[in-house]
Amino acid sequence: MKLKEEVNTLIKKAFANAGIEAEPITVTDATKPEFGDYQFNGAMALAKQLKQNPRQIAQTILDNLETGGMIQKAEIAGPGFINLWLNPEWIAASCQNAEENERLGIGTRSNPIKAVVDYSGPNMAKQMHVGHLRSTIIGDTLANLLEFLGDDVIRQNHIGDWGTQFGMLIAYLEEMGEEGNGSLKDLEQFYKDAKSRFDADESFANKAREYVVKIQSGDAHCLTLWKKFIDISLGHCEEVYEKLDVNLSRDDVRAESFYNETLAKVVEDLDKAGMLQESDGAQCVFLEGDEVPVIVRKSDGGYLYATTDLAALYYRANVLGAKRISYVVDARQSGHFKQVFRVAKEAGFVPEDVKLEHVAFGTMMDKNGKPFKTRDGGTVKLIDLLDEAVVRAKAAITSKENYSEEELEKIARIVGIGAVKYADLAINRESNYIFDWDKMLSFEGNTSLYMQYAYARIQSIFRKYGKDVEGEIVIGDELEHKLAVMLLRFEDVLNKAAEDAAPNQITTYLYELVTLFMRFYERNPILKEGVDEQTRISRLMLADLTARTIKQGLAILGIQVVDRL
RNA sequence: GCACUCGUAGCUCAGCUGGAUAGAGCACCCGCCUUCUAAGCGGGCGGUCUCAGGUUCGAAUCCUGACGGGUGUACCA
Repeated sequence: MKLKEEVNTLIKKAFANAGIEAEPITVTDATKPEFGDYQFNGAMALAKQLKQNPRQIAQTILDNLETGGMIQKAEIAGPGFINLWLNPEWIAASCQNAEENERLGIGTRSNPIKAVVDYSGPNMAKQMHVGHLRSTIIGDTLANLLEFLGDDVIRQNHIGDWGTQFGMLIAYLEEMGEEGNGSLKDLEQFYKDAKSRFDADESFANKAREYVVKIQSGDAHCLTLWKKFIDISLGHCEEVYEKLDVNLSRDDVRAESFYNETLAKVVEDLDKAGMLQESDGAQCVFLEGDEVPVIVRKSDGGYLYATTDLAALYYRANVLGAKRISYVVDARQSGHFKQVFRVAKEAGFVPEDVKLEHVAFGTMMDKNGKPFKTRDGGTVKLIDLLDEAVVRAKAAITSKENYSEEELEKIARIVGIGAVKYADLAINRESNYIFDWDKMLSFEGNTSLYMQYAYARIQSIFRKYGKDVEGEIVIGDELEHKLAVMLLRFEDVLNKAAEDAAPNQITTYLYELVTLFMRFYERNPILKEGVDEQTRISRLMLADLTARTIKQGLAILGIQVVDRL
């Protein structure tokens, strides 16, 4: 339910009834329990405009407020705040409705759009490393989120499969023959071996250069080798996606090479639009106010990634028909995207009404605040990091319960991978973040384990209860009131998170929800003796709604839950 | 040099479409298990929100400047 919107509607009506012309500012969540559930702070702002005392304006708004069963109490406080308390019966009915609804009462957009989310984007010449983690999971979350809200989401994995390095790699692959398949298991090593071969042997180097040209001109033999190489490399990525539980498949791949044929046209169209200038032999677009131009064709005739990105933008806006195109890419490329977006709009490659956004994120750091590396300074392979997460998770949970080996493996995987993802998603994506195993796999604070633990506890209650729950939700005390309102806020949070492309808004919400639930759980017994049936049923239903909200929230983050922990 | 970005408790971070006494977790101290999972809950300690101005009835939040960290800055992606 769009709770805030419903409250806002009442305020808007009050404005209309009172004959106040201004558009009211939106209500905000109450900052303190004693201020109710929502507060409206717009009276103060209007005071000057209307030349009236703010409290008087607040009173006028109150006099015209139709509470409609939704608001129980509205009070003026301080200089002119209006504090609003939701009616417990209305809350109960709304929760009841959510509980009986598959989607927890959350609607799908009335105006869904096509949304392209570009994320992950690994380089085929190398193994995926920790640097790819954030793009992959933030992008996946954004895609899941928009999809859940009803948009038509098109996932795009813009893999790097084109460029001079592939000449060297396929020449080496050819030389290795059958053996090559095996040595490709470690792409990092394969790349190094190929490179040293390239540096040591002039004839090999020449062949490598020749192969670059041959791939680009469509030579069948070289293309076969290249395809084989890409296929194996992509297989490595899929292994990572599988472990990470990310919704990316081969169908989502639109590689750099996919745009190869259209690059010349991009330059041509820019020329036609009169935006092209030659500078030092390169074809450039000079944007007003920018020091550096966007180079779309090198002096040697080659194209650059700005050209590919322009081609991709054209394809996404015009062929795919996207109205929102989100690039989940490292913050260091913000300058690049700012320029490319401008060029695309000015050249008319992308219609004015299409929203282009760079969903930028910071760098992953180690405990000392330095970029995250292995002990010898190399990059940390993503697959190794994920495997370690599972091993650590296993060690952390083994001591608690007697699981079967199979169960242990399954839970460790869900818990370990979930911890890695959650720790990343819980941070405001713009800032750099410190990677810390101990913190990540702790059960305390804002971690995935805390949510999963709460979920498991609720499942445990239902196992003990053993019957179907049917009845009515009744809001008993202040804690249940807070919990219920929090549950109803879920849709607002998802919508805001989608608008801002900010997964951490979801984690913050889940953490607050679970904290409230834990308090509720401590204080309001459910199955214990002395709880009357009506109260028990109501509390069970609130617990169930909480569990389902946790499950849904985590699912959007790409994290699973377990029934027992 | 120029541009972007960040600076909140000892540490890791929320809060930033301006609102009432700035919030969590960790760490440290004190309480709570014979009944729903104590991987939990309650309480305490801890802040001139980097600094200086400005706008405003009201600023951690907006603007300007300084200082400090990070990043980018024409033929790599």
